[in-house]
Amino acid sequence: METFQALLARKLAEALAAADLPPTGSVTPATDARFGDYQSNAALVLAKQRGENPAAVAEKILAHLKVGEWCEAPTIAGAGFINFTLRTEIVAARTADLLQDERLGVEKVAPPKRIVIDFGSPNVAKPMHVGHIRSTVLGDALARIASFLGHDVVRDNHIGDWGTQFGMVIYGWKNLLERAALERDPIAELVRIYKGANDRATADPAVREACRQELVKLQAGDAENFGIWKECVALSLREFEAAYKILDVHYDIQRGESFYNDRLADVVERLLKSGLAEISEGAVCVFFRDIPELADKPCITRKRDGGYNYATTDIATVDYRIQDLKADTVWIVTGAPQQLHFRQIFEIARREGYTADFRHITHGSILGDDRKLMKTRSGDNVALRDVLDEAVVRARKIVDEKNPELPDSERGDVAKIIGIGAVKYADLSQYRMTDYIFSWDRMLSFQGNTAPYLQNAYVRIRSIFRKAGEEFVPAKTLTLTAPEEKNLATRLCQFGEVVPTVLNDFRPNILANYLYELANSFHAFYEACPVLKSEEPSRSSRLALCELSARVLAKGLDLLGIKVPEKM
RNA sequence: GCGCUCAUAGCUCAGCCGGAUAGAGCAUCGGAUUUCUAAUCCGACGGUCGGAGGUUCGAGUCCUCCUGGGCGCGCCA
Repeated sequence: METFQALLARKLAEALAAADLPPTGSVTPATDARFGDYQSNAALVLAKQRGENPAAVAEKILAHLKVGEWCEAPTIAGAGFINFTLRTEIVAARTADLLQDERLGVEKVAPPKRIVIDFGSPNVAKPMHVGHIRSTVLGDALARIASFLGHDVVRDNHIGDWGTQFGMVIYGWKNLLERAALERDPIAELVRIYKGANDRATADPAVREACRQELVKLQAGDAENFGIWKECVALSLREFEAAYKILDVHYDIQRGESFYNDRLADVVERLLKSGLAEISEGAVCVFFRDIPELADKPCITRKRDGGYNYATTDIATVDYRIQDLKADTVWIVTGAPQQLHFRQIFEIARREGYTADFRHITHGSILGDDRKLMKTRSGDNVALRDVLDEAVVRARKIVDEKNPELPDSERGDVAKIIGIGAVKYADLSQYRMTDYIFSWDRMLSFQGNTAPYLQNAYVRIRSIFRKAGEEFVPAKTLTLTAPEEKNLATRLCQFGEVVPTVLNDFRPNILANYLYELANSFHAFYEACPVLKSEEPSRSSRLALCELSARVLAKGLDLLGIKVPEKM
């Protein structure tokens, strides 16, 4: 189903061709209701190119513009904008069509791409903390959206399951482990023995050496150490799964760093052989002498001691994703600090001849009230589990207070949907690069751009249908009389325009903002237009608007990984 | 030192490819409810878009410089 925006852009292009003008300019939603529904700057752009009067160019375009079927007569305004106002009957007809459309007006992309999305990437033997929310939630939302648009998406959890920290963990396991504690709370115990080993190593060089030896043994394939490592990984995976279940996040594959271990030597040999890498101060390095910003920042792919580091792993990961997974494009969702690293990795990939589209999708941090990285009072990372638990507890309190009639059995589920939704939405509704300040009160508020506000719009609609009782048969034709009705209907028609734009710059907040405006339009409609008590044909028409609003809200939130309750 | 990134209302944030008089929410003040969830809606107040130049018919958006914050820069990941 062609969106109004696409249709008007096509009509504009036809008019330009007919007027013997080059195809240019764009059609965008109007910046203000005064200007109608859509606007085009084509005349301005052309006037600039040709040194002509914008208004005159606009007149010329208008003379060839054939949109009478769809719009009121286009007008020229301001510096030379062409304004389009959709005919109400057209909006009504499209709204009715959307009710028959499972995709709610969102067209699939052609051709689809195979996209490997790398997000989340927690570390083994460490607890997941607030810092993991952004990458996980953002990556999941992008995966959902790309998938819905028809792309072939592979969600890959690049788990940090290999590295020097295992020297400490294994030493701690052998010398400090308490089995009972491990069974009670595995990750807490792993953290405890890691810290214990680290403290000892700091104080005693002999322990530091012992830790190093444990690491060497692990890397050499020592059976005992390998067994301990495997158990740590298994314990951590169980912990991750629990978090993913609560967050409703799913992965297609989990290729941890260790997956690439046996490919690292070949990677380095290949880089040396091709001349991309050279030996410098005993280490194998790739230099970027022709790129000014990177000229003094080499990438080390093998340390002087023969060990490999994460750059090597990531180069091997590129190989795997392109050659084995056949990715057309790879999206890596991590915090901004890793920008330099991935710039280097992508540059190496390019030099090796890979033509795939590599994107490093960065995001900012979650801050506390003090505008510094969110930490506990004692300075530790805030555990993800604690955040999620508290979200549900707080949501439960609100539900208890606001809706005491709700059966006790339902409140727990509703609290989960609201609490987890609030945490996710707080993240996704903001531009991903912004460092944002974590605030329970704001994210759980029913006012403003929050998950509960959107969920409430959906719940109000469900309430209407429960009260209506009868089975809903969508109206074949809608009658949009009140301005709130047309406004709501027009917005509903824009869902298909908004969803694809999210991927232009990987900004789920564009979708979030749209949903917020949609919910706001719905609430305004709800206030102004009684549904069940109105006369036909308004009644069926308004029920249809309600139904479509509910579907778009639910689908839009689903694309963000957020659920909606039936009551709240 | 080099690089990345951010700076918009008292506070928290939008503002994708440059477009018309820069928008929300909170807070403050004022309205709306015999009515489908008032968990809402409508309105008022509030801005040298960090600063200075530049490109452009047009700059919060692009370029240069400066200031301030965050982060990163050969053997951690």
